[in-house]
Amino acid sequence: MNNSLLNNKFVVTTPLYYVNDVPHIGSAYTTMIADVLIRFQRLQGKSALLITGTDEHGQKIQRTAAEKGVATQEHCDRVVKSFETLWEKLDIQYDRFSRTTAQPHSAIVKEFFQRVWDRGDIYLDQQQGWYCVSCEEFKEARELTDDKYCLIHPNKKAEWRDEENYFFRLSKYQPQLEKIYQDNPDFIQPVSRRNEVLNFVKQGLKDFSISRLHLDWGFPVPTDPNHTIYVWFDALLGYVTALLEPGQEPNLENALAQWWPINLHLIGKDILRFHAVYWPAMLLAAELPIPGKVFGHGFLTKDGHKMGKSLGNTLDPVALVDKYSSDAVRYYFVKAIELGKDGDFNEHRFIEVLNADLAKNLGNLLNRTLGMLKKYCQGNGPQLTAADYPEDHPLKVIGKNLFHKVTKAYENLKFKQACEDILALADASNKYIDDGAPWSLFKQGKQAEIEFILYAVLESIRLSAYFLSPIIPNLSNDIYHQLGFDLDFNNKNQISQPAIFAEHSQWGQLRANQNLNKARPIFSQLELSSGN
RNA sequence: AACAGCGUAGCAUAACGGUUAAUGCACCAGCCUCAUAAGCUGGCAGAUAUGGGUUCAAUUCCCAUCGCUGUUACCA
Repeated sequence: MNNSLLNNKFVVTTPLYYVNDVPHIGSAYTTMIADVLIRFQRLQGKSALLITGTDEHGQKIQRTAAEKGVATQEHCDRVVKSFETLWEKLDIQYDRFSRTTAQPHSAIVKEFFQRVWDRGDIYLDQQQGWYCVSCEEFKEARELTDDKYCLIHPNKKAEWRDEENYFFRLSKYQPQLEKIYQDNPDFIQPVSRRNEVLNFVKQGLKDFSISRLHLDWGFPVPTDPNHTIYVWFDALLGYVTALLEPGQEPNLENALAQWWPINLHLIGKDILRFHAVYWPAMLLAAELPIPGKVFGHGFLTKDGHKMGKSLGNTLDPVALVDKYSSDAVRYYFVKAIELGKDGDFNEHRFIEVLNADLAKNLGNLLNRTLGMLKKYCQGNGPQLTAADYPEDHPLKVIGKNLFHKVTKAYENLKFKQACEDILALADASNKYIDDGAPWSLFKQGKQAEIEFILYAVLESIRLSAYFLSPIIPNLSNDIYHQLGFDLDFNNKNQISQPAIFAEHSQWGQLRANQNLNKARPIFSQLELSSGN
């Protein structure tokens, strides 16, 4: 494998969301994070691929559709539409939307199943246990009352079932998995999640069932059409199907040729085990390389409380974006929450964070500087370049160090850190203006000194906007536009050119006599609406 | 219940066992005026959950208590 090619590609996945209901804030959170990361990869000129999508099979989906009185596929299509709408509102630039009901997927699932089957890692066995018809699940003894009533459905007695299921030989892969965890300490992140998995695996892995009888919304088991493939041998393979080029013959060879292995599976902590244990084992069984990393982020709370439909305190992502804009929502979730830990959404804090960083610090900085340029320099960009500034110039120093800091932060998924590093430049710029006091210099007729200050500040704003563009692409566009650039951070092809990164990621790119545009506040301060 | 992790100023975070526990936001005061009353300077505030122990020295290590969170397999 060509090494430079390997280093130059980056594939991230979000989970393939279950289409039981419209997207919730948790799905939006994961997807925003994934988009920020992929945008940064793209900015660096890497071949970057963001995969998202939906998992659409299973009895629950079938039942939900029936309750709504629509055909199952129709229900899926509607929910998918709501996902697509939200991703558009949030400026998510996904490259592939993988649906498990899409045509090519069945061929991939079938081939993968066959491959594992041929290696003898799938076998037929009896699944025995107490089954709650209402839950449609086998229950452990502790999930039932002493006389075998379901705890969730106290008036339903569980039935004893003894049915055939196909099983995947997960137990066989325990030693190999443990070696993988040992050899790749970063495979599961953050560390707390890794420990969870290690602990779990150490207790001994049991084979898990991968088929169901009496389920028709799904793919039949290739070797036994009475059975339907259940969840993991279907949904997880959606990541593979996503790698096919549109119109390409759907087979594993084609799917895996260009992008495999996936660099990062970004997931919520609820599905950690399936990605960190089941999935690598399945890939080992199929003799395929495993993904580079699985990152399980935390959950969101609202005002310190767990969110839930039954609790009636959910946070509707659509309403939130409509109220505050995509950039605001993206910024809050990226900057105000430590990825990997549980985070809280609180509207008061939301407004404080956005006002402090985007309106007062960065936004106002741009506005005041352009204002001075207009007043003191007739709006003409200073005839200066980076070479006119000594190496120890306060803003130049920070600007030059920023590249290294920010790149490292983004690559380690320390988005909060990245924001803080970038904002530090805006902070320093505000100080720098006050130290220089251009308004005094103007009265003294020191034109050159004014221009010297303003160029350095404008250039620092530009650099900040560039590095923030994966997070707040629209505001970055706005800033760039006011600074006289026509770069569009939402234009994938344009911003992914390595030459642009080489230039724009460095301090000192503002050109002499840049064609500056009219100053206009980029982000108005938000107010907490009454009634909250 | 068992096992694991966490508990630092109003909020969010930081501190290889070692100076008066750091930073941002919020708040208060002063200064400035180019600007979205924004900016700058200064200030406020913590017995680092509680109680013990180890150590010359503990936010950091050990034990207990309280509180919160996670895991305990087929949950999307």
